[in-house]
Amino acid sequence: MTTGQEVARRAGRMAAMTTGNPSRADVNRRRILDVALAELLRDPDASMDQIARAAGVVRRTVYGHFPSREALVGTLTDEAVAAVAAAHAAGREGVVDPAESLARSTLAVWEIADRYRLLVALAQRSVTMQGIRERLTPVREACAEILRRGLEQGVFASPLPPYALAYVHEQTLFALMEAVNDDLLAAEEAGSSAAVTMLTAAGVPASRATELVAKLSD
Amino acid sequence: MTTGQEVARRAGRMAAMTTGNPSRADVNRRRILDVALAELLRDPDASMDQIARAAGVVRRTVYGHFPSREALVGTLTDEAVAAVAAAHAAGREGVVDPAESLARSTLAVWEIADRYRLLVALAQRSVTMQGIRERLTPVREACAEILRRGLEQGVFASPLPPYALAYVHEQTLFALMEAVNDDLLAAEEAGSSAAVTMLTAAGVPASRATELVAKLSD
DNA sequence: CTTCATTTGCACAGTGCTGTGCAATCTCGT
DNA sequence: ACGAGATTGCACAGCACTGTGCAAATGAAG
Repeated sequence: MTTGQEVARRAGRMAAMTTGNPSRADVNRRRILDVALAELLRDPDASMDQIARAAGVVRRTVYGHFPSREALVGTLTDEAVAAVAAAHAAGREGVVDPAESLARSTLAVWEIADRYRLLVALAQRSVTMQGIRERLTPVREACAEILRRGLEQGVFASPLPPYALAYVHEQTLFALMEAVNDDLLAAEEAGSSAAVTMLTAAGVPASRATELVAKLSD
Repeated sequence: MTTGQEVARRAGRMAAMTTGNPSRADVNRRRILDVALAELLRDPDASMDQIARAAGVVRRTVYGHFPSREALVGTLTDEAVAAVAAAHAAGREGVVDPAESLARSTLAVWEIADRYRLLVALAQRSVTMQGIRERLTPVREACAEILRRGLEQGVFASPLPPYALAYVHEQTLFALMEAVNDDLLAAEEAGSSAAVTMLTAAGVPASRATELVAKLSD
């Protein structure tokens, strides 16, 4: 994106963005992002060429929209972090009971599981940005806070400190996404199962967990 | 390892191996493997050069012991799989109660957590051998079998099918290793906490889980 | 001190990726 | 059908890594 053409391209798109109609470049950019999500989910080390081809476009075109691979992945993770944070927050807003809070936010995050999965997958490779872990900390801390309250009130029972339990929460979610991916778990019931599992992992009796989640997915 | 020198080197080592005293090459080879474990734990994409330097040796020397990067990683994962399988099997041998089985094997695997962590870390990057997942399946299936029995007998309570629960088990273990690594969890108590968490995640009441594990770590 | 195994240093070819430049081409709206 | 915006095709430089060959240095053990 050093070419004069390409900066001009951006300016043009800017203009189109103020009006409601997305330019051709806009829809392509969107398509690239979407495909990149899928492709990076399959292989977190996917090259620009793989992504471009998967998007039905030439590598050079991708560089027309994103100055570098890092920028592309960056935009993607930004979007994902925003989505996850929003889902997580929406799930727990105005709820006092920690168990219900945990269940609701689990169900909410489950709706955008793919975004979350990308983040975890990228975060656990040391190379591709430990910055992801940083950007996810607000979410993790909110989660840890719920767990802390639950442990304090005795709603949750676990020998683990809240923050460690948050790690477990995160990885468990990830495990269940993989399970769905590998057809070990039906996608429809997966959300509820995930929520129940989160609760029991936190130390809520299985019966109470099942009951609570059943109530929430009325 | 195409050089004539190097095949000769191997023959020499073979000879030394039959006698009890390890040759210089043997101890270096061992050192390289150990350092590689640590290095790959830190960065699963660590290059041959990184590993060599960390082992206090030149890249060329590593190629003297392992014909390719894949061979090095292969030997490492072979060892790790063997260790994990052994620990897992030792933990559950002669035990009938699924809960105790699960707790014991968790405690046993925890002892060699680093090897296990390497395997999980390598397995979840699509590039570096999905073969690891394959080689781990015996262990996972043994684990799933315990879970299946527990669910059947009502010792465990979970909406998840056994195999999915095994995924959760695996990732939870991983999460706790990370927690220890990040100093969120004291290393001494980590094993017991892990065992308790495994049990509660499977749906065992927290009180019973704590009690059982306490009994085991007499 | 000699000998043999081992390690080193360097040079090299090969591969696959990133990012860039530029001219040609396509595809819209108007 | 015109022209701006977007995409393509190729060519290139650069980088990091893998594996290999060979001659020289090092080390240990006799």
